[in-house]
Amino acid sequence: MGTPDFAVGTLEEIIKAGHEVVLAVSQPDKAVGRSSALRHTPVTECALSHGIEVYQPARVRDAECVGYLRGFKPDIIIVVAFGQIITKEILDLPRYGCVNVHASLLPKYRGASPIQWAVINGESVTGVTTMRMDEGIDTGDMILKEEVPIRANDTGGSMFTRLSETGAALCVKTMAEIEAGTAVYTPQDHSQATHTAKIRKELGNIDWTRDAKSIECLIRGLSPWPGTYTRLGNKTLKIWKAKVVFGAPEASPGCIVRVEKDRIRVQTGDGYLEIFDVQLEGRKRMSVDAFLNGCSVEEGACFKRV
RNA sequence: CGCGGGAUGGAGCAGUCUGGAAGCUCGUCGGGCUCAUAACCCGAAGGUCGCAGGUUCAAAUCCUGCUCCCGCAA
Repeated sequence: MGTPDFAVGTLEEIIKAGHEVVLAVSQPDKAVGRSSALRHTPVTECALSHGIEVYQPARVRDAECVGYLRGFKPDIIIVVAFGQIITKEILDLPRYGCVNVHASLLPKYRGASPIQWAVINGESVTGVTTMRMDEGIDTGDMILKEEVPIRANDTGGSMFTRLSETGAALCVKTMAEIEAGTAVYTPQDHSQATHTAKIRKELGNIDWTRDAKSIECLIRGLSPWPGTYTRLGNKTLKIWKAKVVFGAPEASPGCIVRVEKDRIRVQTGDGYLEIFDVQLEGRKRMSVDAFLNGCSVEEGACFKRV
């Protein structure tokens, strides 16, 4: 069971490992994009291309859906970023239970969007954990865990890619251990648990009174989706890449203190942010170098919170 | 038919309303200045103005259709 891109790698690895995938369960297709056209979820797309039957119930916990799943007599159910609550009935259905691949080092970052939050919070390491699901949200006993470092230039997108690969491999390994009967189930230390909320677009609205490091992490964490933004004049400007520069404050937060050939330096609540990549509304993403060729930005102008 | 912006030398943009010589900031190449430079000065190359029709003496500009890109909303 899975829905977004993050789950696709795992599905493919499971297939490659030779397991018989009797059914793929994904969220219903949703209207997406400017044309509002219905589009298959990434997992649905992948499953169909491998000739695997796909099931896309609106509420998998409904009795009728559970009955349908039972008909497949699964040995195990692998859940990766599925997006629906799995009830006890389903958890108890497979012989080996339901195993979840979660993109964090549990018990930290339980819940939605753990990848982005780890970057936003400036963590230096995150990872993937496989666990046997129970009725709580990401509270089940852990089976395998693998750390993945977050480097200075990592973004939500780059972490997404690496964690997806790590998760896929870890899932296959976990399945092998379960099958061999060597899997060790380690309870989580619930007192250390932290939870994260789903990312909302408004989170990308930059608050210049915050410190430069926090803003820089936010920019990386929300790249490439949904991106951070601010207001320049009467237009929205997305900010895609920036670097922290220390120094005594010389203007109020949000003010542009220096414009150079390829960078714009902005005052924050603590320190400066040098911006390198931006995107004006209706335009493509571009380097500040290119941006300044067509749009003159004056020192002293200020970015404003939307 | 969700709302809106856009496509103009290699990059980013102006010009379109009000039709009448292809422009700006950069980059590239050549030369000069300089201890030196991403600085400065001089010069040059480089464009079917997204595509296809139409109107006109004349279209980047007006009309029609199409393709692609992006912001917002979902």
